[in-house]
Parts: sequence; structure tokens; C-alpha cells
Amino acid sequence: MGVTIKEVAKKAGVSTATVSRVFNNVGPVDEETRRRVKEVAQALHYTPNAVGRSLSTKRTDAIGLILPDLHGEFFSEVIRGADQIAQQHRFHLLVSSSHTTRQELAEVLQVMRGRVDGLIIMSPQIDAHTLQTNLPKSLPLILLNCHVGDDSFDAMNIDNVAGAQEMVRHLLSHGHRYIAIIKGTEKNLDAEGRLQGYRQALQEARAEYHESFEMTGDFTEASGYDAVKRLLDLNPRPTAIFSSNDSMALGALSALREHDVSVPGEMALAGFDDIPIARYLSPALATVHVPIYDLGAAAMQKLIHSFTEKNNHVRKHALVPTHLVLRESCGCPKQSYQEQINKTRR
Amino acid sequence: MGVTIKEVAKKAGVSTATVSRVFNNVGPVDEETRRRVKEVAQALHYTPNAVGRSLSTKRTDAIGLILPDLHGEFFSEVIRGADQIAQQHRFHLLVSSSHTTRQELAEVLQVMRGRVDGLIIMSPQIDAHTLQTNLPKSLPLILLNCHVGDDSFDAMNIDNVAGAQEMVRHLLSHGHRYIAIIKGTEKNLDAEGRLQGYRQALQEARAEYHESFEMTGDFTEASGYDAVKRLLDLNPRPTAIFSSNDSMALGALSALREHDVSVPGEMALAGFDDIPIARYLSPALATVHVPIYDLGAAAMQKLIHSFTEKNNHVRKHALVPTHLVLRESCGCPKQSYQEQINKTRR
DNA sequence: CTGAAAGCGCTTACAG
DNA sequence: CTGAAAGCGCTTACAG
Repeated sequence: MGVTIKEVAKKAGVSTATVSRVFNNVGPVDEETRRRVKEVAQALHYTPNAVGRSLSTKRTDAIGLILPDLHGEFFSEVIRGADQIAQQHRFHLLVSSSHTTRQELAEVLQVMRGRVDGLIIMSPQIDAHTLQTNLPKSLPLILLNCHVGDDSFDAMNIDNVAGAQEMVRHLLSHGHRYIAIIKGTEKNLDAEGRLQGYRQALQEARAEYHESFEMTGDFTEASGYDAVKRLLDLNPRPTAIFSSNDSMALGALSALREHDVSVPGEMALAGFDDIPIARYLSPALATVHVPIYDLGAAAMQKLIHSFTEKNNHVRKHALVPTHLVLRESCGCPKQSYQEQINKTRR
Repeated sequence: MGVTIKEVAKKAGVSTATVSRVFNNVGPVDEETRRRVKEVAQALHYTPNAVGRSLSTKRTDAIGLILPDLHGEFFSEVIRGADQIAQQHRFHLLVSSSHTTRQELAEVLQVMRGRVDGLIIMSPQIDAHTLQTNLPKSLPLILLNCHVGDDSFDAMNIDNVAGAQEMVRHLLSHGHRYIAIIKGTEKNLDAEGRLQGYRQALQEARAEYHESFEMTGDFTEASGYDAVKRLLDLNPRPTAIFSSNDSMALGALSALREHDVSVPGEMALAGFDDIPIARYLSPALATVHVPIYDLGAAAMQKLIHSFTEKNNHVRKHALVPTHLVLRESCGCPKQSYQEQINKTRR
């Protein structure tokens, strides 16, 4: 296990209490003693064991972030945002990912328990019971884009409804009457919100609504491809497609190309997420930007705030707004390379 | 801190030793006693505190992964690969990122100390001294794509030289004589390896070598864009560009398009890394695939292996091979959408 | 300015 | 089958 505080104390001819004081810069220590302790510690390559320390201080200076998966750019952006804020407040971020089944989730919660001062959890399928059974009630928690039945948890969600609604409104403003949607995975929270936004926009505009315009999808590229194959046979044929995420829009674009349907001329197309690839496609993909980095940062901010403020006067649930990124695929004019690059610089 | 083992013991009318035995499924416990303990524990929402446990067992069942940064898909792939193997062996992965300065690095090493059974470190600028000062000698360690002077550490690197060499050979095979390179960040390990591979390929082919063909770059998209602006004025003008990474190739492609230089007709282009965007560009970008997922998995495999085998008969340093992904930008024929999708499926 | 002692939450020989 | 006790590495009132 390496060198312990005892060995340092012995070799320096002091008590462990003194060594502890030196390493924590706390309490009065004679300059000469301090020097000697430091010297011995250095010679022995001693560094305090974080576990021993946190067991007695009840603090860990670490915050856990639990993610369901790590595919794509999405999650690394969440991590970056959370880490940024954590570092500002001298906390360290511990990330654990790839937990989809309830069993895995329970395990990772137990692993985190005792090792962190608070937890940010992003896991669509988590339920209140798993949470309560595997974590002490006293542990501060933020749920990110989760959907537990229980209202007693702090939570933060993307405003999928508003984002989708705004994009469909935009397509309407281009003059489209027949707008199809490629839906996301069934029962998925994001998918449902985006579908709802789509419907609302059509309703308020009193635009044509056909149930057959709601194409099944599961957020994968392949499902977007397949959806378009079916969609092109519809009568009347839609003139615009709102895809519930960018991955499916990618597949859709390939299918449209194969069928020589020009975009946006014969078919407008818009996605959701604003993944990095979106702006490189030709035509570049119009989409709803989800501020993922900000999402992670805001969750961390909220969590750290709860340490001190006990979260008294803060809304328990927050909705993070999205914004439109209009590019050629929806019928908007093309941007120059310089404009693009400037926009993506942070 | 929530419920402790003591409270459970008291309420169940047994000793803490017995509660411990129940939760660890170890030693003989009367069925009736076990049932009662479990019942009380459940009622109290008790779960063992990982810190207390690991302090006495000297095991944490966790492995740390330290990354310099989290931009892009690269690092999340490393994490995925490492996590996959860790889970197979019932280890949990704790990731910490965004550590570039020596000071930050030292801090995170100390945070990890005691919390993990082993560490995978990916940090180009780490030096042997920081490692030795901040970690106990007994902690198993794997360096991933690092460049410490000291040979005594287990390490794993990408074979940049071979990858670059192979790609430049391929460009030569298309008949190109004047091949330029856009170099990566100065002093960067990857950049140096790729440059070396480029030079070796030209040398062995006795192809034209001009020092002016080595364009400065820093791995950013903008630097690739700028490099091409300068490169087009060269005399003789290169007919092919090997970009030291895909991001710069992206910028290069934009610049070429602005100057109406057709790719690959007037100018062939190849990158390095195989980022996801590469296959969506038009023309799709030929590049050197770095098996990032495998890299993370292999490092974890090696680390876990060292726990048991003490690493006796294993090479300390391993080179991970790359392979070419040939697409239109280098002059190779186009693939169908189906072929593409199949290739990226794992 | 410094040390002895208790304690953080858990596990594990040892004894019964 | 079960419990008392020591111990993991550290910190922190308390006393001097």
C-alpha cells in the first residue's frame, strides 16, 4: 500500500498528528519541524492516502458522474462541462459509465457510495426505488435527463418539446405543409418530448396532420435510412422531414441521395442534437442545438450549490433550453467556411 | 453519512462481524440470522460504505483512468474500451480528465491514490518524477501514449511511424511523386512519429523530398486550412497531401474547395485517426485508422494481468498497430452506403 | 507547539 | 455459528 503516515512520523521523530498538520497546513507547527517532516516525506515518497483521510473527515472532495453509455460526442461533452465547474470549486470528478441494466446501476451506486460527496446521474431507466435502496438519503443528487416518477429529486432536463416545436415551426415558415417526423426510440423520454413538440407545432399552425407521417425510428442511423425508404412512397408525399435526432438524419440523407431526391429542393430535412458531423454534411444539416456542455456544467453548479445552500430557494426541476442551428438542409442559405468556424469556437 | 454497519448490527441484535459476513457472503451464517440481518438492512436502506471497506481490505475493486482532455470522440472511445474489459473482470472504472499542467496532474494522482487498485495514465506531458513523487511504488500503472524518459514503466503506444509510412507508401502507389505533409503540433509525440513515417516512406521510395513540403500545423482544423493556402503556392506544387491528423485534413479540404482544386483529381488527400466525420465528407477522407477502443481495452487487459501475474513474462512496452482506411480522397474508388455502414458496425 | 487517544466504517483472524 | 478486538490510514478535539 506504500508508505503510511506512521512511517513518516517515526522517521521524523514526531507524532502522526504533527505529520497530518503539516500536510493539511492546519494548526501551528514549528518551522523546523515542518521542514523536517516534509523532507522525510519526500525521501519516502509519501502522499496521504485519500481513503484514510476521507474516512475520518467525512469529505471526499470528489463528485461522481454516472452515465449510461459513452457512444459519441454527447457524453464527453457532458463530462467536460461538469469537470470544468468541479475544478473551479476544487472538486474532482469521477466518472463511471456503461450502466444500462438495473443491476449494473445498483452496483455502481454502491461503488460510488462513500467515495463521493455528491452524485450526478444520467440514466434514462433509473427509478426512484433503485436510487433509494442503494444510496444514503443524505447524499446530494442531481438527475440529468432522467425520468423517475418521484418529484423529490433534483433534476435537470433538456427542453425537447420547445426545441422540436421551434424547428417544426421553422419548417412551416419555409412554406411546407406536409411535414413528416422520424420518431426516436419508443418509450424514450427524449423521443416523446420531440414528438410532442412536432405535434404541437402542427396543431397551432393548423397544418396538415397525417398519422402516417409519423415514421418509426430508434435513433440509429440505419433506422433513419429505412424510414425514408418507406416515407417516399407516401401519398401525399411529405416535402419536409423532421428527424428526432441527427444520427437518423444522417441515414435519411443517404437514402434521399440514393433515390436522387434533392435536399432541400425536393425534400427539406432537419435534425436534433447538433452533433459535430452535422455541419460537414452536404447539404449541411439544420438541427436543434442541445447545449450539452452547459448541461453538464449546470448540473454540477446546481449540485455544488446544494452542498452549501441546502437548495432551499432553488427550483428542483430545471429545463435547459435549446436553440435552432439553421443550415442548408432546411432551405436556408449556405454559410461561408469562416462563419462556420467562428460559430463553433467557444 | 447515512446508516452504518453498527446500526444494522444493533437493530438486528448481532455483531458487526455477522452483518459483514452476510453482506460479503463469506463464512457460515445461520439462515435465520442472515434473513433477519438482510431485513433490517433493507428497512434501514443500508449499503456498505466502500471507503470503510477498502480501507480494511486494501482493495478497492476500482481502476483509475487519467486523461488529459475530453475533446472529441477519441477519449470516449478509450474509456469505452477500458470499461468493457474492466467490467468483465468485475472492476469499476473511475475516469478523471482535463489535466494538462503538472500541478493538476499531481493533484489527481493523489486523489486517485488509495481509491484505486491500479491506474491507466494517458498524458503526453507526464514525467517520471511526477509519477514517482505522487504515487506509491506499489501501485500498478500503465502509461498510454505517454513519453516518459524512464523505461521502467509499463507502456502502450500507437505505432504512428508505421501508420504514416504505410499511408505515404499508398499515396506513392497512386503514382504521386510530390507529396506534402501537414505536420502536427511541435514536440508532440504523435506528430513526430507521423513525420518520421512520412520521411521514411519517401526515402525508401527514393521519391522527391523537399523540405518545403513539410508544412507547419498544430492538429487544429484552422491550421490545416492555413497550411493549404501556403502549399498551393509551392513550386513544384505537390499533388498529394498527407495530413498528420483528420482535423487538419478537414480544414485542408475546405481550403482546397475554396480554391477550386478538385480532390482527388488535382490533389489527393489523406489523414490520420479515422474520426467519425471522415467517412461523411465528400469526397470521403482516406485515413489511418487508430483502433482507439482496442487501445483502451488492451491497456486495461495489461493492467489487470499485472495484478495477478506480476507482469513477469510480458513485454513492458507494446505498440498498437494501425491500418489504412482507403476512401475517395486518396484516389480510391467510392464505396456504397451499405458497405460503409457494415464496416463501422462492431 | 506537540502528542496520546478516540474515532471514521469496515473486515478478519482468533477464540469460544 | 457468533462475537470481541485489533487494525486499515488518517484527522481532530483535548490536554499539556
